[in-house]
Amino acid sequence: MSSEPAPPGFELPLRLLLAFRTIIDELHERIAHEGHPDLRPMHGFVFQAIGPQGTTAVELGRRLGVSKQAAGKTVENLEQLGYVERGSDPADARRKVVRLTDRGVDCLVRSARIFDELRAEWSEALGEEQLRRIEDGLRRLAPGDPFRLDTPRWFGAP
Amino acid sequence: MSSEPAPPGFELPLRLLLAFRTIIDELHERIAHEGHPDLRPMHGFVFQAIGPQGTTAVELGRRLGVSKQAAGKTVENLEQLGYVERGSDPADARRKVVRLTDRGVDCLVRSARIFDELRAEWSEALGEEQLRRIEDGLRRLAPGDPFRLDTPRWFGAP
DNA sequence: CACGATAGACAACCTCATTGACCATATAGA
DNA sequence: TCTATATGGTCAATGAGGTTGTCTATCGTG
Repeated sequence: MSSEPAPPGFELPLRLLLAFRTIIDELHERIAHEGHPDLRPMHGFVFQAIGPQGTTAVELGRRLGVSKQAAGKTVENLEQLGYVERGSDPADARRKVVRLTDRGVDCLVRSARIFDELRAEWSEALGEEQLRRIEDGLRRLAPGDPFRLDTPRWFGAP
Repeated sequence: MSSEPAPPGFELPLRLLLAFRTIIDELHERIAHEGHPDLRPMHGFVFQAIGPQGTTAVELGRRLGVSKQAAGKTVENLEQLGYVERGSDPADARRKVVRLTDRGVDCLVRSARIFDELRAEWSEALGEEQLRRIEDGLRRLAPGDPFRLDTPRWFGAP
């Protein structure tokens, strides 16, 4: 039993969101200084969802939890920015495989490294044990595949 | 020192977001069953930002981190849904004070209670001590006023 | 070979934010 | 007191990003 009164329940979700944003904003800022200034927060997740092997717009939409059209538009944007390229699949003429370009891979590698650096900084600030407790707790309370990217829709949907 | 290898750095932000969504979705579902089915996730935060005393559109926009026009539109929507009402300020003819209606207050009270219930459930699942450690950690790592609601903009902005 | 399922593209629309311009009012300074 | 500036609110235009609906091309199976 703790002697202090429990904080109001609404603080926890706000802190969760704020912590998420803090990490993402920091990532965004650092990667902008490493040659990717036109990258947007969600793009990193899209790169992770595309993966090194490439995928298709439909499959990408499924992974991200959005429609295939929305995924297609995102791919189009990333193609214009030079992060992905589209090729045809010789085994299936319908599929157009989306692959990361060298620039896209560079970005993926850098973002993975920066995420690790950020985690290391948090570990230093909190202690590794404490940070693991947080991660374990979140894993228990919010299990499942965290790779759904439909947050914008979820946030604004009717 | 932990013997297990540290998880990849990108897991933590994803878990933070997923946990946030888990709480908000659950709140949304419960409050829909208590007579507020047309409420949207962000509205609860808007009510918190309006507060029992009322505020203005400009001030609301500042608190939420969005433009005054966006805040005004949100107020307009909530007014149509019957959650807020706009009155004039006798001391300043420019201001139009936004206040929660009875229905809005009901919603605010219920959402506060449900947030507390959800926190209690998490406390039971994790142990109060553990939950407090998470809250303390998040407070230290993501300090400041958590009441910025510009996530949609942040998520999609150029 | 025909039929259903799948991949992709195009169009129309919605929601929610933005910026810019404009008017009304309050406040401070000459 | 009168004027200049700041502030609150509204309207209009725009843009990003998502959705549904429809259409065509291709694959796989009975």
